[in-house]
Amino acid sequence: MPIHEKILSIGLLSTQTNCKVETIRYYEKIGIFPKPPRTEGGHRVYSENHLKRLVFIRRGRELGFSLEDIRALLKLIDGGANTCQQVEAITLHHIGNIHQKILDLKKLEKILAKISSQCEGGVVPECPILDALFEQKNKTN
Amino acid sequence: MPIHEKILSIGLLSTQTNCKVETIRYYEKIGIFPKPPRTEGGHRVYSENHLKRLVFIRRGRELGFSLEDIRALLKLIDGGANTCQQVEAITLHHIGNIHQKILDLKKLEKILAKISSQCEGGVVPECPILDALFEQKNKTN
DNA sequence: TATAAAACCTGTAGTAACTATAGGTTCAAG
DNA sequence: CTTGAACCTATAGTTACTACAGGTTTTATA
Repeated sequence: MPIHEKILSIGLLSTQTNCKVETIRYYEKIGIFPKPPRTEGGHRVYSENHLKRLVFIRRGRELGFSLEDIRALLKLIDGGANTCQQVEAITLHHIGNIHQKILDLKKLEKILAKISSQCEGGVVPECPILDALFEQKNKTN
Repeated sequence: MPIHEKILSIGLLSTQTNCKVETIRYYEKIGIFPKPPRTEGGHRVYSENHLKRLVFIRRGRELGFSLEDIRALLKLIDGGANTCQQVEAITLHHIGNIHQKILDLKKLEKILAKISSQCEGGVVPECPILDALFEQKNKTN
């Protein structure tokens, strides 16, 4: 058992995760983030594990997942009470989703790189790039 | 000039983009989506171009960009009144951002694939995978 | 060790990005 | 030419935060 467990106040947790103090308390309130122990005076005390969890949640949000998606992913990662079939269903669903996101981000990256390079030549780009890219796909939701 | 321009009602636009009718009207109201012409009776009439724009907006949102981000990207793509330096700044900012998102999504994809494969063996995974992944990075915002 | 500023507490209200509902008008299939 | 689906505006509700008010605990320092 680790004697030198890193201990964090809510403020430190906030700065280390780039997540506002109020947001941390909000996540606790809606039950996506575990209630930590408190000091005598009632201040929240966090551990390394809380930190990792919060980083995961935040990153998930930045990647366009809803809090409910993230709740499900955390449950999977924690090895919650799901059956294997449920686990398979959820992971497969999200993997498809994620793969499409990666493809789209790569496209967008390319568009931006192109715009940027056109610009270097001193030309303000007036491209119909939008036309070719991001065409609809058969909805895979 | 195209004589057979595809014409869309708001309902068709909605089904083809997987974007609620109310959301389309909301986008119009906040000025991220252009006001279309109307019929005699006041119904909105959309073209192919509207459709592409909306697909772009929606996909951007799914990828975790804010409407303000998307507004800026659209302005770039349209070749708005930006100077080249502004264009460079915006594109570079977003390219860094996007690249990190791609990396994170790949990690997440890997985690999920691993969980899924463990599960096939009938074992409910009880992994501390969270530990190794999604560790903080120096904030590059 | 006293004290004052910084950080924390709860609770409520405001914002962004939708989403749903109410009450009425237009359109298009039969 | 009617009738029901699709559209219209306007407003209120939801999700995921974010800010503020008014008070308590911690901590840095005199």
